[in-house]
Order: sequence, then C-alpha cells, then structure tokens
Amino acid sequence: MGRQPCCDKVGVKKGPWTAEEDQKLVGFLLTHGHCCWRVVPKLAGLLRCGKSCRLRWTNYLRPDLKRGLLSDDEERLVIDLHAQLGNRWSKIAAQLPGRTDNEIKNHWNTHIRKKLVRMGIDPVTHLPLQEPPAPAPAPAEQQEQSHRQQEELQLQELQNGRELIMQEGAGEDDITPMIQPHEIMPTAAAASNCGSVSSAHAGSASVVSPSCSSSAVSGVEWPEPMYLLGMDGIMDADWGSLFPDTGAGGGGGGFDLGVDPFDQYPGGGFDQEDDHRI
DNA sequence: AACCTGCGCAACCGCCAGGGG
DNA sequence: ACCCCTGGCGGTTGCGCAGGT
Repeated sequence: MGRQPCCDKVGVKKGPWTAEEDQKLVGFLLTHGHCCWRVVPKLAGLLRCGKSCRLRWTNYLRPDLKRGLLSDDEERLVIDLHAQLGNRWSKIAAQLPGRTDNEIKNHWNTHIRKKLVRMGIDPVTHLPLQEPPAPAPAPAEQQEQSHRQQEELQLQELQNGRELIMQEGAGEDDITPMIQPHEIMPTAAAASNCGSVSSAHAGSASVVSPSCSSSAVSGVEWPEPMYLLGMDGIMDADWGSLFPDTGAGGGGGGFDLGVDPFDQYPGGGFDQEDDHRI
C-alpha cells in the first residue's frame, strides 16, 4: 500500500528558504513551539510542508546550534562514535551539543571519510584498508567479532576522549563560539523546566519545549540567519499581519519575548484548530 | 577574464518506528 | 489486533561558491 506523502505536493513550495520564511517559522515556533509539524506551516502562514519546516528548524534555525567546522575534538568524537554506532547520525549528533545529524553526516561524507581513506582506514569498518587479502569474504561472524573488539578499544578511547573534552571544553575552536548549555538556558530553573539540556541539543530533538524556547530567547546566541534577520527585526516585525489567522503578535505586532508565550493561552493550552501542544 | 572542476551544505525523498484511536 | 498518522532517520541530490587552469 502506498504511503501518503507528508504533504499534498500541490501548492507546496520547495527549495531554499527565504529570510521571510525563516522569520515566519522562527516567530511562530518561538511563540507557540511546535504543536504538530503538519499544522505548523499552515499556522505560520508558510507554503511548506511540515516536514520541511521541521528540517529547517532542527538543522538550521534552532537557536542552540553551533555553526562552523567541527573542531578536531569533535571530529575525533564523531569517528569514535561512528566506529561504535555506524551511520546512526542522530545518535552521534546527540553526543555533540549544538551539532545536527545532517551536519555531522555531511562532514563525515565530505571530510572525515576521505581523511580516513587517506590514512588507510576503511571508513565503514574502521579497519585498516590493506588487510591481508582474505581468500573469501570473511564470515559475517568473524567480521562481527573483530568489529566488536575494535569497538571495545574505541569505546575506551572514547571515554578517555570524553574526559579530556570535559576538562578542556568540547569543540572549542577559534572560528565559532561554543554555546554552552547555560547560555541557552539562562537559569537553572529554566533548564529544569526543559528536561535535559542534551535532549534539546540532540539532533533528534525536535524542538525545545515552548516554555524552554521562551526562556531560551533572551540569552541565546542565534545562528547566522538569526543575526541576518536581527532580533530587532524579529521583535519589530509586524507579526500580527504576518499571521493574521494565528493571532500571533497578540494584535499589537511584535512579540513580548519576556513573557512565556503560553501565558497567553490560559491553562497552558494553545488552541488553534485543535488543542495542539507539545 | 572566462571556463571548469571539486567541494560544502541545505534540502528533499522514502522508509521505519511508535503512539493513539 | 489492526490501521492510520506523525515524527524521526539515513541516503541522496542539486545548487552555489571558491579555487584552479
């Protein structure tokens, strides 16, 4: 049986996001969080499918994203984790705060894989490429076993590496500022409201909870597009006119980001079509 | 200066798993 | 127990840019 497409393709815009679309999406998500991604574009006034919105947010617009190249430490960690987990990019990303699975996947495919090959290491198995030629393809079991041994070694290395990172600060480099959890969650109370910080970081993390996002706004370091838009632009934008149907902007244009947006919705609920709330 | 090539990255696609009705 | 819907994941593609010729 055929699977329903994530969205009806007609009237759905594809391709690169414009600044205006970004603005709409960010504005909407910051005030409402995401209820269910399917309705986000409708409520935000976007001609995109929910999937596209989710991707855009998680990979690019999330305030807690680090930008720029992976540092050496991060790269090492990725290699170690890949040795253990394989191509489970989201799991790998979960170990690298501020990095997305997509970013890591790209970095792996463009940089690390080639680097490993140059070093004579098979990027898939993490074993030396010039192994003694096996007469026949090694039995899966044997491969599995050697892989496991390899993994154990690497796990140990990884743990050492983690300790090192904990001491030195993961991924510090000169190019991009590292966003620390406390920078995203300005107060411990805020952080506690949000569950684990790492879950918000994880590539698999969908979105910070609404209360999180509102807390995060004030102390956050925005990714580049946010700088481009400028917080002033966001604050000053005429959101009421952008989202005539959503009531965003509260009729006054512009968000009061100092206030938990959900305070606007008695009972913590946010009721547009349904009571969608994370 | 023009063209070519390779690289980096954002975005899309299809599949899968989990949860709710 | 089954079906449907949604979110999430991994693979792949295509575009824009930078560097080389």
